[in-house]
Amino acid sequence: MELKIATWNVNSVRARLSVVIRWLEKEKPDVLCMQELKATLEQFPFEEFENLGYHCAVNGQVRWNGVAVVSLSEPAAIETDLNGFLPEQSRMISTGIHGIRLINVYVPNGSEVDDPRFKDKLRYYEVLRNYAEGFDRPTVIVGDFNVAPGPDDTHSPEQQDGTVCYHPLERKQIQLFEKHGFRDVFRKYHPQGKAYSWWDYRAASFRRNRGMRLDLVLADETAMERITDCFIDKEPRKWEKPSDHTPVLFKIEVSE
DNA sequence: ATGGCCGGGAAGCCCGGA
Repeated sequence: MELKIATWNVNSVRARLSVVIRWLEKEKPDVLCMQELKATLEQFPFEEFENLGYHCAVNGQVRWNGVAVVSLSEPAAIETDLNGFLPEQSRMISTGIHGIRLINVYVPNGSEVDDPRFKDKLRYYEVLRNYAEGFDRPTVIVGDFNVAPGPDDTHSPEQQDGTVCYHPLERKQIQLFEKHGFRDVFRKYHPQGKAYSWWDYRAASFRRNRGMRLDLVLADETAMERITDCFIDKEPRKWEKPSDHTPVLFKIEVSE
């Protein structure tokens, strides 16, 4: 059977609830990985997801961060500890789904290049790589990586070069994932051309299509062999009260 | 005509996002 799995930074699951539910009813993915819940476990709207048949695995936090995996089949072996790194920030949830290890992350934004949080961001990629290599294959990492991997993944690469989310040290980290066998799945299916998953709320960025591709699917070789497609769904970015991100989806063949 | 936003929690602004 084939699973359809999505990743989406929803920018508050409570503010976005009607948009997310509408999208689930339209797209009917088997799994949705969400980032930036901006909600605690207690605040998470379980009922609305369960009404559509989804199980919810939630790593919540007050005000900021927060990630969740909602899935039609019950997830196994849920983990929220990223090898002890940044324990006070809820940025990772990892589950077993139909024999796949699915890791859902919200990588720190980094604030500014000269901010101490930028160092945490760079370190985050390394710790995540070590964590992801600790599982039996196949393994897929999805989420908001907060970096555009290459010049086709952002609207103005020349002007943005060296700034947060398009800094050479950040891009190098994505190249290191590739060196460790985790490929950028979207670019396998769309090797050429500008493609974005995020558009700033300001400056009419969406209408002018000035965006960045920050939301990635990285798959190891075993997972890549089973993946059949990967694409960005721009539709919900056009709806009322949208998130500034839009969903990225992929399809993967699993035995049962 | 080229850009002026959004969410949460505490408070009537500030922080964070990217």
